[in-house]
Amino acid sequence: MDNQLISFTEENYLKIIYLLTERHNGNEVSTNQLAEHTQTKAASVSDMLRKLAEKSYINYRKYQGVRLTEAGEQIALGVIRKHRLWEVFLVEKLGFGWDEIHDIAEQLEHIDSKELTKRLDDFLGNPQFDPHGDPIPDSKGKMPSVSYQKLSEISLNQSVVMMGVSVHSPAFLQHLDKQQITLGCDLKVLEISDFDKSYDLLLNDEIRLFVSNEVARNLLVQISST
Amino acid sequence: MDNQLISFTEENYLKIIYLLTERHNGNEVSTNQLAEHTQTKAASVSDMLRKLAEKSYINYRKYQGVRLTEAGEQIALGVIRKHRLWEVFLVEKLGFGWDEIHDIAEQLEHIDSKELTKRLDDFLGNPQFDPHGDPIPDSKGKMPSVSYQKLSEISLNQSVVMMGVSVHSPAFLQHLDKQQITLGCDLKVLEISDFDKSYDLLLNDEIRLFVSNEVARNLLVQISST
DNA sequence: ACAAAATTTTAGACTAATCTAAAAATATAT
DNA sequence: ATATATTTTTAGATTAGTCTAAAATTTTGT
Ligand SMILES: [Mn+2]
Ligand SMILES: [Mn+2]
Ligand SMILES: [Mn+2]
Ligand SMILES: [Mn+2]
Repeated sequence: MDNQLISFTEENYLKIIYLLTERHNGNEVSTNQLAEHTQTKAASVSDMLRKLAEKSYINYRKYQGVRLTEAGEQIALGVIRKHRLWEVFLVEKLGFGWDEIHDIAEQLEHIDSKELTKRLDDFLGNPQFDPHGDPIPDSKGKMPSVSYQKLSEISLNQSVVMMGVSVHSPAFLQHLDKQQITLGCDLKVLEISDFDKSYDLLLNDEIRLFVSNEVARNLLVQISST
Repeated sequence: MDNQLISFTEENYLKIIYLLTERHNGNEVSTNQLAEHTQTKAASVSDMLRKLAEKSYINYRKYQGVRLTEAGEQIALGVIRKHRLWEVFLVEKLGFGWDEIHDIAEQLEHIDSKELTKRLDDFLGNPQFDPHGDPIPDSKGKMPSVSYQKLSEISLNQSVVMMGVSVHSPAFLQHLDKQQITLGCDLKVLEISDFDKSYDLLLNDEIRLFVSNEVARNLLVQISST
């Protein structure tokens, strides 16, 4: 609609390169990592990287991994913006659970209409974060910077607010639902078990809760400002 | 998401076959007509028809045109249902004009999630008609039957309600906007010019309006029940 | 009824995205 | 340091959807 030049598939590659680069703190993304996340084989990734490099969306030196160019990053951020806005829509307007929305957003993120994205953003009240706590890039392609810590890095008896998750699998999110751990809830680490490094938590200053170390490492929190 | 078996492109062919069959009152659709509406060439259409016939979505005798099978019709109706629901969303929730939504809905109609369609339908209040007055098939794949007449077939001084349009081009819709002819408005034919067969109308029992014969032939109306 | 015109199908080719298998480059481990 | 393992790229095919040009079929007009 707004541009014909970039395919669905190319958008997906650029988005995944962005997210993996972010996860690796700015380091190059490898062919095998991309193959895993695109559900294809390394050979297919190599082909696509050659093509994306030709179009100047990535910087690519054979065998050395890839990094997005400014142009590529802008496309990636546009896709991520749409993905996260649609996730907000699905949860806030249609009443989906945060564990049900990702695959639908994977499709909606490719709908091509600047005007639609703008109106959707306004309709949702210009949200800054998606239902998983991930920041939503603005219409200029700027990603809000956030600095969260893992719950597993927080000292004992420190009150924190739950701000996000670093794993988005339905299984993990449903697990949190069952324990009543939601975005914005209050958490305090009371004790870490010597036996299995599991966590004894206080939820919202009321409820005792036990979670595995695995859970604690995938909860993103912020020191309470109050 | 809900099924992997049918491609974006196949969905479009089935949808267009349905709409053209409807427009031709149930007669077979020809290869050239499909080529025109799919923006491809007759040769490409022939290939696709062979494929769709193989999958039993259409009945196809070479050189004799095509008709949907029950299976094909159900897929077409599902796509049309999504198209029209999204159009309602775009107008009612996002404030788009009825002339701006078709191309966006062309993309959204392929989003594959039964649950999304169901929730969207509920969110919109289970609408029966889209912003152009076209009926929305129900979740069982049943198209509501409507019987409208062209304004050009209505006798003089008969009060009618504007129910739909038989052309959906932005230019036509914007033309109607300028004349303040909207879905649900009241119309009465006061006179038809001998010179150019243009129409002298009374809009909402108040406003005198002159429209071309072309406009009158593309307005769908119903005799007022009051 | 039959020639000419129009429509439709087939043949053969192209592009995007993918695959497997083999070759090349890099990383690792003694 | 050098052999081995791992990763990445290349070579060669495949599939979906499209195209142009040519052949086949149907429709039209006299
Ligand atoms: Mn997601
Ligand atoms: Mn998310
Ligand atoms: Mn439409
Ligand atoms: Mn419509």
